[in-house]
Amino acid sequence: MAAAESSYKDKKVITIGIVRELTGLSERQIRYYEERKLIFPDRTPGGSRKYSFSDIELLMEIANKIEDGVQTYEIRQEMIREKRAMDKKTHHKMIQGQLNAQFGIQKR
Amino acid sequence: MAAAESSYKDKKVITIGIVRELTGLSERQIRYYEERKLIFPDRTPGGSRKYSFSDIELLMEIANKIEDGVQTYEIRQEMIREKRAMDKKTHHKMIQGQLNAQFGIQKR
DNA sequence: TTTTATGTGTAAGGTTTTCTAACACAACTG
DNA sequence: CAGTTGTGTTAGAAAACCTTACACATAAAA
Repeated sequence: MAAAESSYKDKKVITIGIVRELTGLSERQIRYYEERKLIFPDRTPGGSRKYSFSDIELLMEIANKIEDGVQTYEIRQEMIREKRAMDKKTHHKMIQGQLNAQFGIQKR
Repeated sequence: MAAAESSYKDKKVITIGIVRELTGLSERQIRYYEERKLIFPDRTPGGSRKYSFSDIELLMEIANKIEDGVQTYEIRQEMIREKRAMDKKTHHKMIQGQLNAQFGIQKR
C-alpha cells in the first residue's frame, strides 16, 4: 500500500555548491548538463539552482557515461526513451513523477 | 540485515534559506535554537550552515513545543534525557548516530 | 517588584555563494 | 575544413549567509 511517499529523495533543496562537493563535478559541468537538458533543477525566487538527491544520482550516472565517451545528446535520447518505456508499462510508479517533471511539457 | 543505511535523511546538505522556507521559521529563530544547543548544523568550508531533513523535522518539533510555552532549556533537557534512554536500551540503532553526533562530546 | 533571562525582530557591514555571459581551446564529428 | 562538444576561466553583479549589536515585550527568579 504505502502511499505517495513524501520521500526526501526527490525534494529539490540542495544548492549547486553542495552538489559539486557530492558529485565531484565542476559547477560548469553541472550547469552545462542542464543546458543540454539532462537535468532540471528548481530555482529559488532569487534564481539559485536547487537539486534533489535524485538529481545528484542522475548527475553521477551522466558523468559516468560521459567518461565512457557517450555524448550528452545521446544520453538525452536514452533518457527520453527510458521515460517513454516506463510510461507505457509501469503506469503509476515512483520514479514516474520524477521523470515526468523533467521531460514533460516544459512550461517554456 | 540492511546495513547502516546511507539514508538521505541525515545528510547535512540544506542551507538555511531552504530550511526557513521548509519550516516557516525565521533564520533568526533557526540560529537561536542552535545557540541554545538544540540543533547542530554542519558548516561549509566558508562557514555556511548545512542542515539535514532530520534537522528540519527536529526544528518543527521544537517550534511546536515553543508554541506550547516550553522553553528551549527544557526542550534541551528532554532531548538529553531521550538520548540517554536510547543509549541504555536500543544500543545500536539508526537514530543513534544522529543524536550522538549532536549531544556527544562537542569538540569545542 | 526589581533584576535577569528568554525569544525575536531588525540593522549594519562583511564574506561567501551563485548567476550569466563571454572568450578560449582541445578533441571530436560530419 | 567547418561546426559541435565539453570544460576551464574570468568578470561583474546579485543573492544568500554570517556575526555582532541594539531593542523590546514577556516571563521567570530573586
